[in-house]
Amino acid sequence: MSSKEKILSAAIVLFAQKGYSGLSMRQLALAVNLSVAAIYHHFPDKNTLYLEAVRFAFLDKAQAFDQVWKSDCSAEEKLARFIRSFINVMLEDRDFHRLMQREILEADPERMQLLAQGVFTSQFCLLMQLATELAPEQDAHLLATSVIGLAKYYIEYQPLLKYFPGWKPEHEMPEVIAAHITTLLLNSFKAKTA
Amino acid sequence: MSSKEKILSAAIVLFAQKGYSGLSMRQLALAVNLSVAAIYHHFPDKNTLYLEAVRFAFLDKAQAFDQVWKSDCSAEEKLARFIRSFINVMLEDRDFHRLMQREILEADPERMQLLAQGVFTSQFCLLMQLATELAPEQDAHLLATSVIGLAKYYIEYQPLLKYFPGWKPEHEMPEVIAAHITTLLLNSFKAKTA
DNA sequence: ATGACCTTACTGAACGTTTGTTAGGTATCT
DNA sequence: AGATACCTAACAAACGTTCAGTAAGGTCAT
Repeated sequence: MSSKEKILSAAIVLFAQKGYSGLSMRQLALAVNLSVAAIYHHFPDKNTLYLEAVRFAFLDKAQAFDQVWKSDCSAEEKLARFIRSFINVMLEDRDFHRLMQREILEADPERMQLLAQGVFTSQFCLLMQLATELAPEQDAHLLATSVIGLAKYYIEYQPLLKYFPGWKPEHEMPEVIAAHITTLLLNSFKAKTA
Repeated sequence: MSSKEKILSAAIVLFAQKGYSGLSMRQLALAVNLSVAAIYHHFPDKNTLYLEAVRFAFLDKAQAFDQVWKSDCSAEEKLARFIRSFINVMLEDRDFHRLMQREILEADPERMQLLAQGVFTSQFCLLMQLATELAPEQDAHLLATSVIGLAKYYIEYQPLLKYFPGWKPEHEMPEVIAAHITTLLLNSFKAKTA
């Protein structure tokens, strides 16, 4: 792994943990065993480094779901698989997930647009297509948002949820969460068409 | 309004916008037209000020939903009203919402526990009770989480969602979002009991 | 093969600015 | 006289960034 890649990987983790202004160039340099000036040799300034780190992190995430869309099974099964994959990816790579949370919180409209169009649009479209198949008479955009919203909330608020009464350890298991969300959605679709 | 309250209100807005390390004591002092030392007269250090600002922001939010729970109507209607209130409160006070996002992202387990038990537990319990009424055979904790998750995602990701294809201006209207979420959930409950 | 030369990847030390925090002093009110 | 609410000015430390220099490796004419 080249020095530049090493810097970017470390930056992803540390920016996700501490935020943009919470991480100093000296801390990052220490983490990758380089001098501060060495980082400035690879990146013109802190802001560019941050942007490149975000881009680097988001680059290969979209491919994780491709096998879900390629598989030829029923729409119901596809939805179930997508939810499972989504939760798995997000739980596996928490640094990526935190960085994404940070971007949603702090990015300006321009960066937001870049994020949407560059990374997530294709996934969102496929999900909307699936939604139309499952519940043709409903708004696909709203439905797709609901699917992701349900899944994301369980991951994002996991550290808070465990302090609420009624919490059980199984509520942190990907399969349990995915199963609950899937049946919730599929039940809703069934009721609508009935 | 006393100087201390003025400092806290400004701190809520500015911490929500820039984050803990993104806001300097000088910037805050400038915003409230006081010297830096004046802030230190009211608060021992930056960290304590931040904690008190968070506490101050969360203090009166819980009361906003009380009228929902007190009203005597059907469980279905209560769910609809809670979702409406929740979305309205979060959309109205975006600073509060951003601060909450920040806390979920950055707080240590101890602060997380404080946040859960001190502010949200009572609301969550009432929601779980309602969930049990509507769908007795399902896990109340998972259901209550789903309700909040659906509502929160629409607010949190509003700046991103508008860049996805299929977006319409009405997707940002509280009534539309609330109606969609409510029917989604109620349909699901109906299917289960049928 | 060799010395001259360029590029690449880095280092240590310093630049000026901003940071959180404090010391010491001054009005105002009880 | 003492407490309260504030000020200016300063502190050391940390900040992003830059500059001058070095060691290594490849390229080229001689």
